[in-house]
Amino acid sequence: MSPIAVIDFETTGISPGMGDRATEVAIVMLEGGQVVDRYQSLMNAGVRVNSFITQLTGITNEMLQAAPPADQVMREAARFVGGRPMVAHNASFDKKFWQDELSRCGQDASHPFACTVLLSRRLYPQAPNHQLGTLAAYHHLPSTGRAHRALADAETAAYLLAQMQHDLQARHGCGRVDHALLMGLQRVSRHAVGAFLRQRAASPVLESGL
DNA sequence: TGCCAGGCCCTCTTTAGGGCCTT
Repeated sequence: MSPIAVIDFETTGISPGMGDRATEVAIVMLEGGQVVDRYQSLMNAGVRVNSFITQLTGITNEMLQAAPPADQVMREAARFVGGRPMVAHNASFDKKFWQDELSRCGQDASHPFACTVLLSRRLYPQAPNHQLGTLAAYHHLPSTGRAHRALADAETAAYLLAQMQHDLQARHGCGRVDHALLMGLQRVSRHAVGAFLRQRAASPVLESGL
């Protein structure tokens, strides 16, 4: 199965449109249910983090001052991802920062994003909630380190995605759980999930996205 | 002057409102 790039950003806030910038990025490659490669770096975008962000993430202004420039890090990140499809937990958030940071250094950011929050809402409606930490505990995912650091959260999201791929195959009979299937699943309404999965299980040709 | 994300989803809905999820 083709690799999928699972990404997580730490940032100064929630909106690049309001001037927020990325402070750390991590990307893990998931292939065949296994993490096969990793990229992680703090980045110096010339901005400061407030005490709330430092308390949440453990990332300090001293750490950012010593970090490589943001444009250098983002070029490396883009090279690492290449043309692979991407996944993030609450992808609308990470996609905004991916596009904003890459546009600042003239890089293409047209990668398709699948979202583990949308997928979790469809596959695990019985979960207490769909926060990353809650889902990690709910599925007994491997411990990855401090939450709210980019690499730990990206690895947790990757393990969550691997769990989803496993469940789609084992419980729903989907043969090949590729990125195209994930994009299709997250687009259907909650009420249409069962019909969508039955159709995919019965039509393996469609699963390749062809 | 005051306010300031935004896409998704549910419901006491659809000419709307509010919660979730990310930092």
